[in-house]
Amino acid sequence: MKRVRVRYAPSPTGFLHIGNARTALFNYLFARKHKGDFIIRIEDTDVERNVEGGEESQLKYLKWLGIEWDESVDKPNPQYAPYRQLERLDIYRQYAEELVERGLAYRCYCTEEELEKEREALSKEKASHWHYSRRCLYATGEELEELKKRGEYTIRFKVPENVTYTFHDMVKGEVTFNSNDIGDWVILKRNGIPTYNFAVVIDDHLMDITHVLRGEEHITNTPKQMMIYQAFGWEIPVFGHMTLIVKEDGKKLSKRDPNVMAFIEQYEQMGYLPDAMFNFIALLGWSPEGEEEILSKEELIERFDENRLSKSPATFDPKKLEYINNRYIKMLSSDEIFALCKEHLDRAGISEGKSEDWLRKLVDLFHDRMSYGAQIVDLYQEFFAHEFAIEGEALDFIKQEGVYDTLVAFKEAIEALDSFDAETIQQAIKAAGKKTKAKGKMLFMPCRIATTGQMHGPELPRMLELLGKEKVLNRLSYTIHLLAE
RNA sequence: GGCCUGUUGGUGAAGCGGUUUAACACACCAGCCUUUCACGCUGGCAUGCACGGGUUCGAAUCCCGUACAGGUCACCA
Repeated sequence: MKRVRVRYAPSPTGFLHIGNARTALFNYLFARKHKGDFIIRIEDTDVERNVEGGEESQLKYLKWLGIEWDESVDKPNPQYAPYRQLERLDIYRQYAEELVERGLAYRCYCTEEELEKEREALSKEKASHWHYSRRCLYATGEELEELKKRGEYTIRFKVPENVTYTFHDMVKGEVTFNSNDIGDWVILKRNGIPTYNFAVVIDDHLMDITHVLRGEEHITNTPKQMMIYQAFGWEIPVFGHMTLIVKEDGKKLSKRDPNVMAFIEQYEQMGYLPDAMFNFIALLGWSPEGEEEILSKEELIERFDENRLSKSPATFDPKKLEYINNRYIKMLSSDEIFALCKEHLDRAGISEGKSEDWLRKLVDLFHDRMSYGAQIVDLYQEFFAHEFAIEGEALDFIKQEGVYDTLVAFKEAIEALDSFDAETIQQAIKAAGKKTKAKGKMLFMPCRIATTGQMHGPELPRMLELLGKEKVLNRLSYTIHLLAE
């Protein structure tokens, strides 16, 4: 058996988003599962759209997610380097020229405007195929000489006629295409840089890639790539096309949708945990056998099985991500959750004038109910910065018989306190209950509403400690006043 | 328009011809627990697997057609 070698091939035209990460992650799982190599190759052939820092960002967030690679620009294996396509231009040119010499490809002098016009005309007459006319292939004599004078050209692959391309896809099963549905396509651009479909084949072959796991949007590229493998007589790797990731409306998850956070960086900044993200992304288009779906990286590698990759689209469900992240947050220690929340508290200006002890208690108070780090800010706003008012259902509740007496007793008990902490507050509530014979919900709920204005919230004594004695007393006075009217 | 693919509950998703009375999870509802709120625990929640045919003793599972949804047809990757 050949050693398994897979790759993730990002183009540095953007930052790492959910879709990229999913591709990288499954290739990683596949490689680890089969004790093979995971390679990252930079496909930077779109020089116009490459963005500054794109490559760094991709690698940085892959690392953040816990996806480690065996070979890449920073870890070259001399047998396969370099790993940036722009550093391999001579290689592609050589192979492209070879195809031209062998009559399997030809130079095309058409301009982009001409091609655009051709395509427009074809779509207008509702032609079944929108293929290139092969003008430059058929041109002879004088016409060819004229064309050649233009100087600049691309190299097109001459697609064979009526050839059936069948491959066994790891996800989709047997997939078949006919070459008649494919027009002669450009393998080398005017600027001398290869196109994706050409470069990818050359590199995958030269780098001994055995399995190609990628997104389904690439499935129609596969026959084009098979043509190249066959033209050179190379062994074709095993393909696997993972389902698209769609939003809840069924549309493909796009990088630009303002309603969805598509980039990994955004999740890091919101205080999501890398392990949780890893777990969540692994569930996009794949499901483990058995019932448990909260799985560590090690468990996922152990259980990964390419046969369980789903054929139907994976829905990106932010709610599920929150749930999974919450599960991971609950496993955090007090120090870890504090570290995660601290920067958000700082950035929101909440830390100002508060002791670290107070902040730690705040974070502990909400630890279990947080779905992501930045949420501590919302929770703080909701329960501490919110303007105090009692209305609606809460107001109805405290209008009940006996509540007034309970609150008066509670206020007295609080006033009598020497120290004001969760422990003593708990005792004050108890004392109020003893005095007025209120208990359970009829004891705690009035105290909660009178001090926070809300019927739901975190554990009351700890919450009141953080609120402070002065504020608690003020609010109690206010509420008692309100009821006396 | 051609080619390719998918369609299971409120949501995500298992299921690969007969231990399926359709897992599991989220959401929701009810109960238990904690003198409150949450957490946690227990239970409830699809008479049906887009629709119509067919194959079969038997189909969510195989085949065909229809509908709907999506992907793709660049000198982008």
